[in-house]
Amino acid sequence: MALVLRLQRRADFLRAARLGRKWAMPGLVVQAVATPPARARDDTLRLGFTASRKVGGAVLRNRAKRRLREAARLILVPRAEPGYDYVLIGRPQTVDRPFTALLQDLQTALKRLGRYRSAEGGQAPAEPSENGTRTP
RNA sequence: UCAGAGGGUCGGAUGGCCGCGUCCCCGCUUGCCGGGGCCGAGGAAAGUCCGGGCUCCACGAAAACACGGUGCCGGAUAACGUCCGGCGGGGGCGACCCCAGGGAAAGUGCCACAGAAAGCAAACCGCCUGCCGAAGCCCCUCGGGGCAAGGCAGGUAAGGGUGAAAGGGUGCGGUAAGAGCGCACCGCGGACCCGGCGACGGGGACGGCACGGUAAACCCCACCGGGAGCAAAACCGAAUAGGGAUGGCACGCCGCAAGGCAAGCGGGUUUUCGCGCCGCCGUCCGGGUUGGUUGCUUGAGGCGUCCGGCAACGGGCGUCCCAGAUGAAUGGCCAUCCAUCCCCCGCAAGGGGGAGGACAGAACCCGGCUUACAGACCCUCUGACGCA
Repeated sequence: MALVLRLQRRADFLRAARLGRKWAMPGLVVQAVATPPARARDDTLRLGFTASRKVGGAVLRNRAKRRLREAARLILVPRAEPGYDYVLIGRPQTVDRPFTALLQDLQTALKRLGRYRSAEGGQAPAEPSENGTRTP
């Protein structure tokens, strides 16, 4: 599995917004851009989350980011192509949308961006199961 | 039981799987590593409205002035605009609730509309007295007399009318009509006496009554107050450009100088021309951005208990360590249960099914205030009705 770093600098977010490809789904928006060469490694992907005031107050914004983090843990981390920066953007529906639908949104968006790898290298498919847990 | 008043507590619970953050321990393949353990949002974490701590800036001390704030009394407190106990006024049958509650004989201003008049006494319609009284009416002993519209002078403030407010109220006496003019009761002022630390309360000689309201109008009085805020502030400090100091090397030709020429360097390479730079290499210093570290959580601290106090609160003893993130941890999913709501069956007891968690997320830390909030529970008290 790829090593995951968290995007922590404003500059990285702005770069992803400016240079990256974007795909929107009802539950979220995904931006993807190749990691800058200076920091890029084959086995590493970088990940960031954001939710603007449009989503709601502090409670709703934080909740949206937490749900996005959990969705990314289940879908994006095992399946997304390394060497890229991914930014997941919260939308108003991120908070209310059923979690399984949110997972589906993320998977679809990654496919549309061409950064979704089907199961390879002996890794188990990370289809969301009914109880929301991953089979080891 | 119903209706109501005051105060307090909580604000989903338990379990399973997977995850996140600080700290601690262990391991190695020392890394943005793996494993384990403890702890991990609120009563308002919110608004940022007051009061402090802390930090920096300014500043010799103190006072005055200006500006701002506070404003019944006493107490609590680090402090407060907060809290507690009282006082006064208003509301409620009551438990209780509400009050921007200092000064209006220090001065100035204002009092809309209406009204004659809004602050100093005045008088519009009236009422009363005296004098005059042409026209008119009545009487007559024919001389005149009376009534009276009206006019002049004066006395009044009872009645009418306006207003939020009109110079005490009601009644009796009194009077030409009236009037504290006199009297009774009520109200008001009030020397002084008593009680209270005090706000204030009780009594009250005497005074026929004078002194309207407004200080969320200026103002006066008393007390309090430097400014900015953790993005405060301190430290470390890469790369690049630029600044200063210094060491080594280089420093040609013309010209007194200004300057010119040549050489060197710059853009993939070479030549020519044009343009730009005026040395090249090294060391050190200061400033300083991205970033990092500290500040950063042990504190006017929580809990228990005893003592003092009506209480706010204070004191003693014991015990506990209780979030520290920084693109920002405290989450995702599932099951059961507890509230709550809806639907169906049933006369009912009850049964079945479904929906589904209020307001809201720490960001330096405390004390308050204010605002938001589904619902649940507890205590004390009041008024009805009923029972004993």
